Amino acid sequence: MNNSPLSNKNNRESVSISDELHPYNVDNIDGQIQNLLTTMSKVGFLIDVEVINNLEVEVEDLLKKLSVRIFHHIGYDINLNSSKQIAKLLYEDLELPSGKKKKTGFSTDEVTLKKIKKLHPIIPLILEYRTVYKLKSTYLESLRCRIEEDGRIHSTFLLDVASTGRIVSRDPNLQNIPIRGSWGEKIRKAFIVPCEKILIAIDYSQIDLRVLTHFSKESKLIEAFKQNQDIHLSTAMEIFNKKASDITADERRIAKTVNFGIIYGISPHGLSESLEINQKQAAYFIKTYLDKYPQVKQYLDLSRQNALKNGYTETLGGEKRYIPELKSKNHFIRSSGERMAINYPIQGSSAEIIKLAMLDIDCEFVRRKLSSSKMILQIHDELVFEVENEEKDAVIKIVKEKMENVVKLIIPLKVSIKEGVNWGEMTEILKLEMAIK
DNA sequence: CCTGACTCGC
DNA sequence: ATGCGAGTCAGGG
Repeated sequence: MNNSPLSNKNNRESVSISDELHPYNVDNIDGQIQNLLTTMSKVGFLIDVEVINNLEVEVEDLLKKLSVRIFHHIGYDINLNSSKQIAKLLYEDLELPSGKKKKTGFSTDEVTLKKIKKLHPIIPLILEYRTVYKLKSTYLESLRCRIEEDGRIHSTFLLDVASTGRIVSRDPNLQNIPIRGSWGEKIRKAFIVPCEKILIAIDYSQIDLRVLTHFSKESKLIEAFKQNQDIHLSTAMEIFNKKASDITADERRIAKTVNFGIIYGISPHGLSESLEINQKQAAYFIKTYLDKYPQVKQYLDLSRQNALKNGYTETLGGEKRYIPELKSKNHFIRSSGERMAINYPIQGSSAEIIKLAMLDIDCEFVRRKLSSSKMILQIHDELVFEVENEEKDAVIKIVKEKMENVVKLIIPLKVSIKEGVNWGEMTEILKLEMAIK
């Protein structure tokens, strides 16, 4: 019986160390995972090119209509892909109120334009044009050109690119395929599996907040996760001092943003921007949060202090990131360093956990000879598999077990599981019709 | 060829 | 002036 949270007896050679600070062994994770990433790249993701082609026609048509309507409104043509020309149109020719200034002129980004959306009918049209053009250029044309002779897209997965230890996908990037809105579903329907196979996607539920809970030992968060509560709702109940049934959708949304903000080391200004509220209110939300979760406050303070003292922060597995910015005399650079000091242990530990789970799963697939099922994609807190129908139950059981038990935190890790015949129509598997362990 | 602006993901 | 990434385009060199 191996007491170590990382009880891999197969081909992980490293010795498990288990102490308070480094509760699991992470010796050379990246070296061990390299082969797996190369295999994932070679396997690739099967694409239904017809779905892409049909969408391209639809999108082409829509872009044409949108540009005609915009040009008809203003009486002349411009390049709608040029933010410089959009700025001239909106802020000079139409004399609309301009927001924040960038290096090269006034901003025309989505947040800015949404604020003046009602002042002129072309603004929603411009926003829609941008969305659809992005889809066409990045996710239709470009992706179609990258389909290889086997009908698949083969992304490259890299370590040693992200400073937090995350895996990076590029050429093409399959970690940022749209998921929200109707376009997200439409594009993801093009990502398919061969007949007799099924797509399985498993993602960690709230892994960053669970890691924060582990580090901070915050009793309220421990309780919430042990009881498997809706964590944003639970935060909303604390911040607004209300019972669950009285929390509105808007209050939950605010709590969700605060939760993310804590992990990113957000300031009242940053929170006010993203919630579109004033800074005083934003500061109040942050203060209330930290009052209600005092161990989180203590952890964050200690995180910054130790980072300054040592010059680095570290993950659960002891991976260090040096942060020289903390000693900068420039306030902006120093604040940025403080945010890195907060964020790195959380994001970096999450990255380690899923990389360890990937290794465990890979080992178990080999051991169980599940040779027709393949891990094809990792998206930070999610793994995607192309699975033989007959192997489905076994795969789900293994992946869930490995992901949830790869390390022992002071609270459980939890995954949610989805299946589908394509990536756009995935349904959650709630009932696990599986044999007893 | 590079940088800035923008938008996509976690 | 909230963390970590990638890709596309315009515009300038």
